[in-house]
Amino acid sequence: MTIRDVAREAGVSVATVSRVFNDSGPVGDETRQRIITVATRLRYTPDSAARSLITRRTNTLGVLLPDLYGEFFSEVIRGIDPTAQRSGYHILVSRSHNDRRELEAAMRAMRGRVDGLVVMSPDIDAEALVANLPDDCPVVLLNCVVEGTDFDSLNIDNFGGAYAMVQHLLGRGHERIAFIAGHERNHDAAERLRAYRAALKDAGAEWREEWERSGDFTEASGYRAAAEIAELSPRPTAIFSANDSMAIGALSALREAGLRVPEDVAVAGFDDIPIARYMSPPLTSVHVAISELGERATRTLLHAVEEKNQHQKTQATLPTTLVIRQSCGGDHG
Amino acid sequence: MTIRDVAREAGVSVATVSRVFNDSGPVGDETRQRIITVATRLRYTPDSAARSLITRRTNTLGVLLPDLYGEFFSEVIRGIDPTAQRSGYHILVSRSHNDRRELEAAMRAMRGRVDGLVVMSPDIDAEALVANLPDDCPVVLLNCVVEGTDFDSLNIDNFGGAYAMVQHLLGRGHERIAFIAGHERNHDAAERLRAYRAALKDAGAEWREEWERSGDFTEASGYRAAAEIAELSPRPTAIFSANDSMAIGALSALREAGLRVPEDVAVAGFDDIPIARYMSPPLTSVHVAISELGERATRTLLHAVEEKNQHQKTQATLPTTLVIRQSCGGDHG
DNA sequence: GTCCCGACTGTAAACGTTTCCAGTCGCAGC
DNA sequence: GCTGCGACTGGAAACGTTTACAGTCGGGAC
Repeated sequence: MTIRDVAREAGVSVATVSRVFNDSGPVGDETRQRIITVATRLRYTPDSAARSLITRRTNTLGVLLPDLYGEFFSEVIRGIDPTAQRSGYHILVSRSHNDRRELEAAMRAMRGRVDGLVVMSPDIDAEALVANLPDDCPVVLLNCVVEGTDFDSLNIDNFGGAYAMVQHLLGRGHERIAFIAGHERNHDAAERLRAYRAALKDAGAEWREEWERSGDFTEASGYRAAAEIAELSPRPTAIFSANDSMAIGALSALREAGLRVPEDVAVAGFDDIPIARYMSPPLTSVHVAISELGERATRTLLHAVEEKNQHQKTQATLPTTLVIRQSCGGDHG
Repeated sequence: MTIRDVAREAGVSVATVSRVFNDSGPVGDETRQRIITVATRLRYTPDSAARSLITRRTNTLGVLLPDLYGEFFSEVIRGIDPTAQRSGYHILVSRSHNDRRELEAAMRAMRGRVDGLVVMSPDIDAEALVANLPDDCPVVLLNCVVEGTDFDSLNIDNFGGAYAMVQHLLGRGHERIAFIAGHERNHDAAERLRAYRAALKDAGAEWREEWERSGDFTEASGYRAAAEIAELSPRPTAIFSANDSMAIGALSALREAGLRVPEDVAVAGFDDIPIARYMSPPLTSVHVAISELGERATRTLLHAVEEKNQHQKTQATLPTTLVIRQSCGGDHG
């Protein structure tokens, strides 16, 4: 079923059929009706490859994500997909790029298949990668280290959120606060660590190297780190984890070590994933509107596509809020 | 940068350049070298639209998923994406189709953009939907009600898993086992409920309508259901939830009701999402290899594409296993 | 020397659209 | 009645590939 079949069957030219399907140019009412009837009868669908070939548009957005854990991935997509769909765009997803080479290959592969790209790459210097792209390809950088104003970018307020959380813990009287960090290569993780140190220093609170443990954002690594922290003496009275997954692992480790949360040790996480409030005890966390992150990135990208990338680039930071629950003494304690 | 530019620059015909890029037909060694050099210098990438137009292949797989909760979505994609990538395929993801109309629209939109489709639709009669598709379009049905052998399909052993779990609980001496169900329209949920009833009946155990509560697979609904169950008298001594998210909600509700798990009430879930083992107490569950589900579906689909859908269709069921942890008395008690 | 074959290369026709340009037609204004 | 204009329609070029077909050329078999 090509446009030609429809045209022949309806007794018109292909141009007219095309005009009907694209609402471009005038078409007589009864001609339009006839074409629509014929087209539905024949189950005609325009061939998107042919269409892209000539219009130079694919109506597809590329989404490049790292190998995210748990609900984060899910939530980002939940923000992106409906937004894209509403504007008639599809999304081409590519996941799990651990090193630079993989990410570059993925970008190359997407080239020409998409009208724009959302790239999330907290581990890798995305700006340099993007430089390899044809400069008429719109890109939105998500959670990337980005300098200058050449690209649209969207970040979480990692520093502000973590700083506020440490302040909160200090305010509750905790004097020995441990920290479970993420990979040092990861930008988000690094910022949260930086804020932890800064908050302690600014408050004149004690800092010890042994209170900083490194994980990799998985529950398992949080479990290990907390198990180690529980052995320290004097034992820290609070553990702040760079993300919720590790905090959840930490809760599990503390319970097994026979320590009560929050009485013996307070715990706080970062991200406020949906499941956090259902932990035992409910997890205090730094709330991030993850799906909103995806949604805003998509909006920005759609705008860039619309403007053929000739628009004013923007750099935005998504605010975070503290969500105090029982794992750090919380509202009930 | 079109193939013509490369051809001109290298002093050959477009056919030869095409042959080099597709490894089709013989090309002289030094000619090949020259073409590759020129192409990289010019940063030439074949236009995928033009290529699809003539080859009738897109090298893209469509993935249609319902609005999945929590980690399930993430895990399915984790199985699909790398498998597709390894075979040189991209994936076009579309999410959140709650009713039949939306799903149909999504399918139509993907038509012509993909070489095959993975459709997961436990709520909707997918087989009927698929009938609307051109019959040369390969489809793999995931977790769908499917009769006959006209389609490739892959299912979880919902009945077997749930049956085994109820048996296990009975074996531990529980005589009043409550069940938190999912939507009755959802095929997975319905099967698990059916198994719960069958297992009780086969064992000659007591069944009461008030022990069956319905949820919607979210933590919040599990929370509500468990809160109600906790009020019953006599109180059930075990709660089996149709998925882990609801079980986690249930744990939270029981804790708030002042009940101990597993001493007062045992809890079991279904899916064994990665986070289950980190609950307090660690959650007993029916393990499902979610990412393997995605991976196998993809393999099947790739095979179908290879065979132009002229292959023998297969219907497979993925086995489940019991994972006994402390929330139901578990290995430690 | 002729013939044939295989290796290599080029020409040009498709693929299914969109869109520029030109054409037809009816009608209002003069 | 002629002109001009607007609404509608059609013809055909273009988009960037792949691929069937045909052509060239060198060398081995006879």
